[in-house]
Amino acid sequence: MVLPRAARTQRRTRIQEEKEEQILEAALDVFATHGFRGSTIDQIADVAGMSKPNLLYYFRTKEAMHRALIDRVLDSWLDPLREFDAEGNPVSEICSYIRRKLEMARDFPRESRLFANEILQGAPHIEDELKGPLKTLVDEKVEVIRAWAKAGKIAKCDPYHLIFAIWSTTQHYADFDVQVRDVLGEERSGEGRFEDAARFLEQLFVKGLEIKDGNA
Amino acid sequence: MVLPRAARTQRRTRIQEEKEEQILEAALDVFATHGFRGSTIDQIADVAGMSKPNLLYYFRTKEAMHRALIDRVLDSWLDPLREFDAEGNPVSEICSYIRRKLEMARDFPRESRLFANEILQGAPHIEDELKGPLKTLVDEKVEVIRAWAKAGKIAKCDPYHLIFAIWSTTQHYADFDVQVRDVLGEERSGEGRFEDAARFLEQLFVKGLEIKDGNA
DNA sequence: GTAATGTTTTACCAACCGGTCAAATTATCA
DNA sequence: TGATAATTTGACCGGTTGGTAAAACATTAC
Repeated sequence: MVLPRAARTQRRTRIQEEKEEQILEAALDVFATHGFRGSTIDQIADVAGMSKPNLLYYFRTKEAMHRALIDRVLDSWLDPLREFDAEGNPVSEICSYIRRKLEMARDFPRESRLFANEILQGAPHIEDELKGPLKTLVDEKVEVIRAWAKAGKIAKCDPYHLIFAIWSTTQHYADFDVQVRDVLGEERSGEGRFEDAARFLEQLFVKGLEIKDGNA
Repeated sequence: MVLPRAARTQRRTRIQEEKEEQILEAALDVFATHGFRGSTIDQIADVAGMSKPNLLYYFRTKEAMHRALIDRVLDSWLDPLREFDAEGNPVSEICSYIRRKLEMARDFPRESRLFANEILQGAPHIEDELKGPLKTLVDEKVEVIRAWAKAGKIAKCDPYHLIFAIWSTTQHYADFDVQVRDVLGEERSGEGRFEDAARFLEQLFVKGLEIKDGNA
């Protein structure tokens, strides 16, 4: 039989899992740096260290590879937001969210760039995910923030734009890494920049969301 | 004579300026949505409403088109930061900077995405500009902010990361427009989102940079 | 061992890509 | 007007791209 994996009922062989892993790892590399259209199967095969037809044995099309990658990565990408806890202390919840997002920008920049590329180019492959799971999760957390503001625990603000602000400021360090490094110059471009960013962003958001003395 | 424009001493004909304009306009459209590698000359020619060889008569290569576009756009892109005035009131300077950047995100999203694509993919064509003019300008404004902080006019903070935060939060509304709209949902996705964003960001940055009572 | 299945490779294709060329067309100006 | 230069087009080229076919090779199950 010659059925590529997608058609099979069960994941049988060890070799299959290994190879698929290998391919997705390479695909992440390539898609993250060139976007979908700018990436070629040959390139991915090269990085993965296998021949193009071999790669196409595991994923029948370029789209299938991209899709598999998105599916695998999207879920873990939303984890930090899921951990955002309604019961916790608002200030420390927001701080940990910022910290977690910054850590992801530092430790998984390719994942960040994969999405950035996709969204920048109009999200042709993930619009369903944006309108579905992502929006649902955000709407839920928006209510949490809104409740905090109503209870006088943080300043009144538009929760959607608060979330956008946290996303953009943190992911910036992954997506615009080259620019950040170039602007900071060589001496300031060590890994310390993430510490500096964390310090700055925590100050910004904590003070920016503080309740002025009179209130509450 | 059959010299394409680049080789000529003076820009002669009216038609030449018109066509180059037309081409760059189309190129902005295409490069902004697909990045350099993901864009094809045919696509640009299509959008510009002319044949591929005709387009190549004005710009000899795809790179030349991209280069011309970058050169034209980069300068105006930095204008808001240039206006950042050391003599002005810090809070209102920062507010107007945010407002100007948001207006650009609203009115010139393609320009924003052009750079975003470029930087995201490692800035292969503009690294010189980043390390040169951009860094110089930023360094200059960093000194301004630092002086304000030293004079007790705003809270102490890392000026580089302040600038990054303003860039990322504002450009987010151009670069990640699809996501912003999808998350906000249809009813909140009118042009009002820029007003809301402006309100939120001004509050965030003004309060976030306020001097606590004791100081100064 | 051997037969069945799973994996990899070689050779290939049609469409597309960036770019050239020469001829045809149009604009400019004496 | 006609000559000259500027512009536009269609045909084409070599290389790349996403993807296929089939056979060679490896692995596993009996």
